[in-house]
Amino acid sequence: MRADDILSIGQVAARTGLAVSAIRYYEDMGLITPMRAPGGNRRFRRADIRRLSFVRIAQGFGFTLPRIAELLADLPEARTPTAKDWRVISEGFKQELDQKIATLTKLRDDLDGCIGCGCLSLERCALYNRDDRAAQKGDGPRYLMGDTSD
Amino acid sequence: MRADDILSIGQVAARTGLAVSAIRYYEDMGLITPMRAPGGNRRFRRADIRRLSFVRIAQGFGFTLPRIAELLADLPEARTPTAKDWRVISEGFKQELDQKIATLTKLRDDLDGCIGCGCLSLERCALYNRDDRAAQKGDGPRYLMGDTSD
DNA sequence: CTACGATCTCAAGTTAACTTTAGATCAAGA
DNA sequence: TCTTGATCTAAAGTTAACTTGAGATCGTAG
Repeated sequence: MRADDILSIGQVAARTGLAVSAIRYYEDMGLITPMRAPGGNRRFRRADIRRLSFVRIAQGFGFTLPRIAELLADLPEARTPTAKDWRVISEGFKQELDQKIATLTKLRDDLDGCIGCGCLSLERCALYNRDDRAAQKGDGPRYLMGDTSD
Repeated sequence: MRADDILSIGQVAARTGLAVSAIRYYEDMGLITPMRAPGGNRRFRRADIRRLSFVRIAQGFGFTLPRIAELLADLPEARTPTAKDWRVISEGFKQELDQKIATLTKLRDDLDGCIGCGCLSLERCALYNRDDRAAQKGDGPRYLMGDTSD
């Protein structure tokens, strides 16, 4: 696979694990803009495959296609962004990621804590059920999912 | 708000930020099983609110409702699980979370790297576009999204 | 040149996750 | 009791993200 590879939609599908129909749909949604062969068939550059990979990952974390399109659209293409542009533009996305990582890590750690505390049940656990007085007879960690107060 | 609070669906909606219709839908999907007042109105315990919070978070990370139902159903209720049961049951979920955290953290860090490298464009960046020889004239970090090879 | 699988477009169908609507009942204050 | 807002059920509608289907064209091995 060389740097100047240009791929057909079927090859891109095989490589990314996406369905051919999904790739065409993403084009309709403006996520990618593949080139066209003289006959009309789509031709994909590496950049397109990168974008598609990005789409898959972002999607797996609950980002919508319009939101992903925004993220991808804010990047290069029209005018060349300055370093400052880049920083400003990506800051929002980075913050969203940081936020999600924080929430998820918290959830994961809480789960670890619950497994470790030996209480045997999420429902009965002081950790899961902070304010249940019966459960608070035991001790151990006391937190879950930040404090959105439920 | 005391530990024995029992809430109406509207109060739960206000507290969780979910729509009333969504809460009813979640009940239909088996995610929660609120009690009923003599007249038929739903009555929610703290445990229900906890479950709903869990649903929101898991959903934000792309888990489907059936999958979330599995996670919630595997927990207490029928028979009392042993510590070992608990560990085995939650192991799968924990691994999914770890996996997601790893992927997302990588993505975030890659983005950091790209912002920091001064190349000004994701498309042109050696980081984003690893195998593009033109871009590799510059130096800096070289990676993105693990190596799923696109 | 001829197959024949890969693609193309456009339109309609599908699925998950809800929301909306309609008409009836509940619940709590005046 | 009366009234008024909150809930109830059941069914139909909505939206996002695709998939499927129909019929035509592309493109490459023979």
